[in-house]
Amino acid sequence: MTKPITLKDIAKEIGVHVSTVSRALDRDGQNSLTPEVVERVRKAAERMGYRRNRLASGLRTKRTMTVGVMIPDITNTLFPPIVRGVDRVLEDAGYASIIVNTDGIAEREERLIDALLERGVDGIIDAAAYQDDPRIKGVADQGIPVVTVNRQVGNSSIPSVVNDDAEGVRLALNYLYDKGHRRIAHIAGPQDLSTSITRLGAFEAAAKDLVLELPPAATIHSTRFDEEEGRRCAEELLRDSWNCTAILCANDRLALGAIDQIARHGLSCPDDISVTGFNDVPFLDLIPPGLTTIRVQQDAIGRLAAELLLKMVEDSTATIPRTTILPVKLIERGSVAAPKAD
Amino acid sequence: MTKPITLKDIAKEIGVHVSTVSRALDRDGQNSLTPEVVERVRKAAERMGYRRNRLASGLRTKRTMTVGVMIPDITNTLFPPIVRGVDRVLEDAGYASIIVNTDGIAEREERLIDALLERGVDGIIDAAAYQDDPRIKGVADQGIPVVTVNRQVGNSSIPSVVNDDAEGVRLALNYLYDKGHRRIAHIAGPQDLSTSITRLGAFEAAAKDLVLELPPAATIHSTRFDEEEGRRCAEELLRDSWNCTAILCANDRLALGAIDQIARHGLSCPDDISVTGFNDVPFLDLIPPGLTTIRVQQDAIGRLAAELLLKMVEDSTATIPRTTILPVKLIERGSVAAPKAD
DNA sequence: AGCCATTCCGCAATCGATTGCATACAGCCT
DNA sequence: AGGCTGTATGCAATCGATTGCGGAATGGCT
Repeated sequence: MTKPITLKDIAKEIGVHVSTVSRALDRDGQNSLTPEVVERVRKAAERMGYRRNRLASGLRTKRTMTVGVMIPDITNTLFPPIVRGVDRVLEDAGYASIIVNTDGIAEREERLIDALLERGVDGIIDAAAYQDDPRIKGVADQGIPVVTVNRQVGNSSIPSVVNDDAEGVRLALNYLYDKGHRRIAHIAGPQDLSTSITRLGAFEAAAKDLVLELPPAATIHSTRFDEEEGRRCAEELLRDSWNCTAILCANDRLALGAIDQIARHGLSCPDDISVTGFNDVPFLDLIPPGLTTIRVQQDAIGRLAAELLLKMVEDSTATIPRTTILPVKLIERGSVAAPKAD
Repeated sequence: MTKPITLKDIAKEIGVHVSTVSRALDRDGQNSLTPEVVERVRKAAERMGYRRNRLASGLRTKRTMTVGVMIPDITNTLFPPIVRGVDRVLEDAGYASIIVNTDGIAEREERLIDALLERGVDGIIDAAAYQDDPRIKGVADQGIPVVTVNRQVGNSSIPSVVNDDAEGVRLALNYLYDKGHRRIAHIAGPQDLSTSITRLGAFEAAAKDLVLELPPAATIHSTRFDEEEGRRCAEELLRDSWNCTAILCANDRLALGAIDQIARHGLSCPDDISVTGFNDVPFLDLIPPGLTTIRVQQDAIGRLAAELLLKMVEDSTATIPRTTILPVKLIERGSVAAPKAD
């Protein structure tokens, strides 16, 4: 276990004071030093294999060049691209990221926030925020830069970078309408998440605009964004006498579950019932019948969120947009067809 | 920006020395203190919202309770489950993880290793190691605990946790053989990765055991583990006069690409050509014709690697198994059928 | 009552880097 | 030549937590 080289070692080696070495290795400090000295220090540092101890420098400067990234679950294919987008920006700026999985459990979220703060992260990117999230709000209130991505925290001034959920739902609904559907159901997401709330609201608003009949049975609430819930909710719809001809799902996994359940009933998507999703996660193009869905820019929201956070970290007086909304796009595949004639 | 509470604040508050506070908050230090004092400190810390500054404690103790996790690319569905497995173990033990994406680029790998070491990680879990990887070997040589997962570094003593790649290939090949195939090709992975090397070696050995004819054209080398390369390699096989009846692919993505290319030739998998994959990544069951593949325990190798690393971190004299190999399993789906009669 | 052993806690150094302030030296001007 | 400005570098405190060492106090024992 070779001991790491410190500033003191370099100082001793070339006969200057550690403060001189520190300044020589610092972008800003250089102008107060002779170029010749800077060069000598650099060379020595390089030769000796110096590596800055960020614990020590962070302790002194209150900056760790590390940010926390909170996501619900990295194994959910929606999130890796976001994380990757975040990472790209952070890494280029010299930051590293500590990634934590909350599993959408408040208690875990709390513990993990603590773990991040103990490690002195310079800011937090939160892709796991609840609509009502006193925990992350508390962090922001302490003056620590926070940006939510994909989701928003209601009733707070935490900046967020999100997809145009409302527009996405409108696009999907209008698309179904144009195909001839009039009895369109919605499998809504968990209503403690801003995305679900926005999508449900947009669904109702857009339906109203189209003067669609919208009985209570038209909207089913899922408790989780997963296939199992998709199946359960689809089952409810299939049993209902309203006989919807299309299901607009709040996300792709619900849609996948719904399609599966439709098949289990001996029915076909899209021949009997059309289905749309939301997000356009990977592999959807390969899974029959090909889910028609709303493509969101996962990578881009990640990148933008990271850029925003860095701006906040590096200039606490910077003007930060409260909300950044990225455009979405309808991706036509095979899961939507015209409704059968009655 | 409220200033964080420090030991000194607590000490002042209840009229003891900071060292006493430190000991009261430390598991081991407690036995040298009066329970009454410990209790008072605890209460005060709780009440004042104390949060340990791990930069400071890490600086002093050389332990950051943080480990680095290196992966090629988090958006590759093979890795999130591994990361998650790692995370679960680490988190339970009070560790956090800094995750970096190397993209399989040596220069990036080097930079990222530096970023990890600067932050004083207590150890590194490397899922992005090359068969020949002087960079991570250098880290291990410095005495920093390193465990590779999924892959191994050749010719080094770095402990690794891997799947039984050889057995997996054997299973797949025997399965194809049992179905009646005799002209079985192999799309091998990049030969700078231990997994690819092992799988290719196992393929040749198993073929020999079965006394299979194995012309040079039977093995195609891909340069990356992706669909595009799968297509390219399949194309080569399809053009060859050897007319293989089955393709054993070194991983699922290559297999997916191969199946696609087969279809582009107007042929069918499995009717004309059978295909097998390796890993069993998510969604494979939903993609027609259903890839027959080898299921590996991604989550388990992650967990075991993390447990191993922790053991190394917490007891440098512990005996660590050099290699841990986890069993694999053949998953039968639709991509394999008996060969057509000639 | 006196002495020793223990227990409990305070003191101060330490980890490595940063930075405001002090100092020394050079060069320039008159 | 003297003084002044300015620049290049050194000094030392600091960030917050940990820990070896020493000292004080307590209790027990004879």
